[in-house]
Amino acid sequence: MSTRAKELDLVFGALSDATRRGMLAQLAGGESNISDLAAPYNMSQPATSKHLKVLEKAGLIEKERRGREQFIRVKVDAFDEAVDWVNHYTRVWRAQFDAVEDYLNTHKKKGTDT
Amino acid sequence: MSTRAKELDLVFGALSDATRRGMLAQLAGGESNISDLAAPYNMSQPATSKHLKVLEKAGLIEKERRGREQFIRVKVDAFDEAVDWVNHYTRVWRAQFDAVEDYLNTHKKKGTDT
DNA sequence: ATAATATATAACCAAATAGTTATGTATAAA
DNA sequence: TTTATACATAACTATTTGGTTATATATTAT
Repeated sequence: MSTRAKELDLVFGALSDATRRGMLAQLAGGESNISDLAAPYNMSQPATSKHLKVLEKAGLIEKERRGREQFIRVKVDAFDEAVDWVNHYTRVWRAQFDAVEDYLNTHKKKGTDT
Repeated sequence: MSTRAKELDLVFGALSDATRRGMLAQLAGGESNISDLAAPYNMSQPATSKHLKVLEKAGLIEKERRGREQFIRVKVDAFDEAVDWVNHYTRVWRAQFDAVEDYLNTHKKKGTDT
């Protein structure tokens, strides 16, 4: 499998969990340390670590240690490939759909559509 | 977990596998029966069925039986929520990032940036 | 009627995922 | 210097995932 495909696997996989999407959403307010990020979720501290590791492996976040804390930031550019993939194909699928519709409209026999 | 969250789980999860993305990509050429869809992949017929079931459960495709064949079409609208989620947050993260950069530029002390 | 085709389903297996508890380590606070 | 905080890591467990083979069912072709 291509490198690109593996990257997309990781990014979409990371986004397929509500807890991880929630953490990314929290980071809309800027960087956060791990404890604050974990606070809304009713799970153990190691579970949080694992989720962050999934996000990090997908390239979606980066950590920066400051003293005993780790600060987490979103790496926005890492979403580009996934966004491009979806945008590209939604455009193509819609175009295909429209073309089929046009064809059917052009070729429909009079009287068959009552 | 909310219905919306579960839907996003399923959509992103469905997209996290290269075989399934490949099948969706093939459908850019319009509907296809299952055998043709499966042809490029070196996997058993039941494995194909399972992948299609994942896509169907996520609402991304629909099947239509015609004789002994099943024709598969993409349901483009099912991508909307996922696209909206990513577009929304990438905008917000970028805005946040830019705001922080502006702040740092405004407040940097003269002579500290050499 | 018989055989071939297109697909679905069941039963099984290995690996990955998402969680846990227990423990270790570095930094900061008292 | 002892204690508390903020994490990471290891070891374990249950569930899900992605694959398999074997078998069943409906439709089409011979």
